[in-house]
Order: sequence, then C-alpha cells, then structure tokens
Amino acid sequence: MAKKALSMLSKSQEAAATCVCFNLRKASRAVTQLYDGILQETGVRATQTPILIASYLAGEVTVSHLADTLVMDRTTLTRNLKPLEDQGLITVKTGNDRRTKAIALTSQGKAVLTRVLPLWEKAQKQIVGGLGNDRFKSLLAELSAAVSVARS
Amino acid sequence: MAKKALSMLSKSQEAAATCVCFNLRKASRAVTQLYDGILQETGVRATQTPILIASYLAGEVTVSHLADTLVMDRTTLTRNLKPLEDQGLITVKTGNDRRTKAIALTSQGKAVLTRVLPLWEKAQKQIVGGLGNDRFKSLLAELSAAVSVARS
DNA sequence: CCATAAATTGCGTATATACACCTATTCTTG
DNA sequence: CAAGAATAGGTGTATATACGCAATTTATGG
Repeated sequence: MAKKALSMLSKSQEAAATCVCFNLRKASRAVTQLYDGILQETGVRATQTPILIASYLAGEVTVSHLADTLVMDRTTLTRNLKPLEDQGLITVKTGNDRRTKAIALTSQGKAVLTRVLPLWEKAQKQIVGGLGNDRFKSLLAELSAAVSVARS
Repeated sequence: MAKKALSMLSKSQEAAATCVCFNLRKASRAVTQLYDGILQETGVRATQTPILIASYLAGEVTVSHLADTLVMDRTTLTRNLKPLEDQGLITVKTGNDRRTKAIALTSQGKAVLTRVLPLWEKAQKQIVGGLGNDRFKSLLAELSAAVSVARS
C-alpha cells in the first residue's frame, strides 16, 4: 500500500514535470497567444495563417491534400476553412472529380496575407530572438522528430 | 511588383517551414493523438491527465491556482473541469472564501489515475525512446524557454 | 456493363481554447 | 460601517480539434 501510494506520488510528479504532451500543449498555448496578439489587427488568427499560406503555395488544392500538407485531421481542416470562407479569404468549389473540393486563396485572401506576413515575422523574431538561434533550430528539429515518432 | 511577389513567396515558404507556432501546434496534435490512443481504455484524455495529476498533487485547490499551475487560461480550465466533474473524478465545491471554488480529486478520480499513470508512462516511453534521451531533455528545456519568452 | 470496392467529403458530437463581459464576494479606506 | 476597489469565478461567443458514421462519386473486377 505504502509502496503503491509512493509510486503514484513520484510518478505523478514525474509526469507533471516531464510529460511531452502536456509541455507541448502548454508551449502551444503560450506561443499561440503571442502570435494572436501580434496578428490581431489583421483579423487572422495564428491557427489560420498556415492554412492561408499553404493555400497560397499550393495554388488550388483538395481538402485532403491540404490536410496532409498541414499534418491536420481532415475534418478539423474542414471546420477551420469555414470562417476563412465566410470572410472571403478562400473559395471552396467542387472539383473536376466531384468527390473533391478545390480550395483556393482569393485575391482578398492574398491581400490579407500580404499584411499578415510582416506581422508573422515580427512574432517569429520575438520567439527566435528570445530563444537564440541555436535553440530555435534545435527546437524545430526536435518538434519534427516528435511528429515522426508519434505518427510512426 | 515582381519584387513584392517574390518576397511574398519566399516569406510564405519560410513561414511554412519554420513557424514556431505552427510547428508547436502540429507536434501537439500528433503527440496528443498518440497519448489519446494509449489512454483510451481509461476514458481519460491526454488533456485531462494533467488536470487530474495537478489536483492530486495539490490536494485541494482553487480554479485560479490550478490554472496558474497548469499555465492555462482560467476560463479554459473551468470548461475542462466540467466533464471531469460529470464523470465523478473531481469535486467542485464553494471554498471558505466564498468567491473561490475548491477543486479536489475524488477517490474514484484517484482510482482512475492509478490506471492512467502506467499508460501515461507507456506513451511517454514511446516518445522518449523515439527521440532519444538527449533530444528529449533538450526538447523539454526549449519548450520551457519558449513559454518564458512568449509570456514575457 | 454492372455490382462492389475505394476514395473524398460532410456532419453529429464532444472536448479544448480564450477573449470580453458580467456577477458575487471580500478587502480597503474614509 | 458604507462605498469603491480588488479578487474569484462564470457565461456568451467563436474557433480548434478529432472520432465515428453517413453520403456521394469514382474506379475496378467479372
């Protein structure tokens, strides 16, 4: 009994301090709030920026393909596209293969992206500057590795 | 014109590849799904585990204090407490200072935590094993630094 | 050519996140 | 002690996330 209770206490302390999932989510919350604050004047959120960028880079793309690119659940992306479509930043139309939807950035979306990118850079520089370039590069590499491990 | 378009393209490519916010969120999604899959049989989610653990370690704690501990928005925590209370894993009662709420883990919550912790360890070992101990420790340190920078 | 499998997407449901605003309680001070 | 300040918490609203299931369309094997 005493042993089990002790193990529960020490394991809880270890989990609180070292859990990769918790610490990733914690950092995500903090960093997302920083980006959101800086991007606020554009009306675009930190979470929406990658979608706009990927749409811009892909030209015209299906929901599933875009979800793969963003390493995002397909149904999550579908929900996330809605406010962007409502704001006129993207269009969603039926593709030639009528099972698919073709996502494309509108000219308004491109205009907004032009305003977003300098602010993104500002936020990014605050983080990179605070971390230092070495830790920044190390962080990116480890996040990439974590994704590979988690999905393998 | 050509210059601006080029800058937009290259900046978009840079953002897609290096954005700290996006890469953190991406890794959070992937890692959370791994933990969720392993924890599934307990009925407790990866996001709920830290709340149970912090409640267990704190003994009895107010919403705001728990939110500080978890580096989580107070109102987010309030919403997250609801399903845990519904499942009977925690109790929420008015504190002596009647402005406050006292959060406490129930005996059922402790029993569930006993089942959760070994599975948490299993998930954690998959990630740590995949990353290697050096990269794991480095990742934790950089996430901690990122939180400090983002909140400063 | 048709029956069936595969591919693509949407929707129902539930939880996670956080900002703005509101209420209730306690503290502070004249 | 009463009025304003400070503190603790909840609610409305909007977006983010993802699992399971259903619907539609395309590809494929006999």
